[in-house]
Amino acid sequence: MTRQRQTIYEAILTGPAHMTAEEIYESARARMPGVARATVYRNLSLMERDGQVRRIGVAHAPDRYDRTLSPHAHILCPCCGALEDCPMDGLDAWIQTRIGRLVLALQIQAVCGACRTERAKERGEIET
Amino acid sequence: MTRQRQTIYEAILTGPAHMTAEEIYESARARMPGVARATVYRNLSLMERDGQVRRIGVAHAPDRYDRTLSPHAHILCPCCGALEDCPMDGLDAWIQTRIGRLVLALQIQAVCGACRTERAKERGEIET
DNA sequence: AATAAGATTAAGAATCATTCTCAAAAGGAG
DNA sequence: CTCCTTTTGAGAATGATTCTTAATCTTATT
Repeated sequence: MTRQRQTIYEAILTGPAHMTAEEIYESARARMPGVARATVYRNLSLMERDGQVRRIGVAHAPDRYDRTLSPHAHILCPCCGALEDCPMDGLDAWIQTRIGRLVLALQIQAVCGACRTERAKERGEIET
Repeated sequence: MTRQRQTIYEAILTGPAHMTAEEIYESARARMPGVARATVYRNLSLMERDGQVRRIGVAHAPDRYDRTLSPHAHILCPCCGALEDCPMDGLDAWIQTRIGRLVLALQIQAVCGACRTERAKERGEIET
């Protein structure tokens, strides 16, 4: 456990949920100026391999890192990219019996509340 | 409807399901040498906007294009990247009532049969 | 504490899918 | 046919991530 890896992990624990590598890099650099971006990426990969964090792959956007290890789904807003957790509540088990395979991850695309409001405003359906 | 757009659409209709832009480009070039890669990307975007095809964003891999427009989920194998369709069977409706939002897409990560067999072989659990 | 072997780092180059740029070509209306 | 708009082709630009390499830090062994 090197000093930089410790710093990186602290950044993840104390920062907001679902940080990007770049955000983690910024936060780590604030605590330890001189850390290299590559070091952050390398350690994030190692931490994922060791089950310390979970990597959430997002198409057309940087990956996000999740410190919550218990199984849960993710809801991704296609408008703004907001990512939020969603309890499985047996959803994974239900899908597993349907497809006959273990569900490793589940990503749902749905417009978030903020973007839905924003869209309604643009259409003039709501007074700003 | 330009000649290249027609060619690109034909490539999608006659080729395998879930082609990547590069695969579509290759197929289109076989039918019409000289098409530019950028033209393929540009037209794929337009075709998505017009609801002619559906773009499936995949993290750490090129996007795939789906000619099947009826709603269905996708199962992605994290080992080999294989992508297959999965009927919704009310899964979307169930999630919608849970989260209170319209489900636009659903991506399930699960190891495919081929990779599962491969892994068992590597562990010596099956004779090759 | 000295040293050798191995792991890890910092910095920047390389990669790869995709988008952007822009001059040239094509298409369409009259 | 001619003007005007749209689309094309070719390659440069982008952006997240990985790779490369020499230098630095650890650690075990003495």
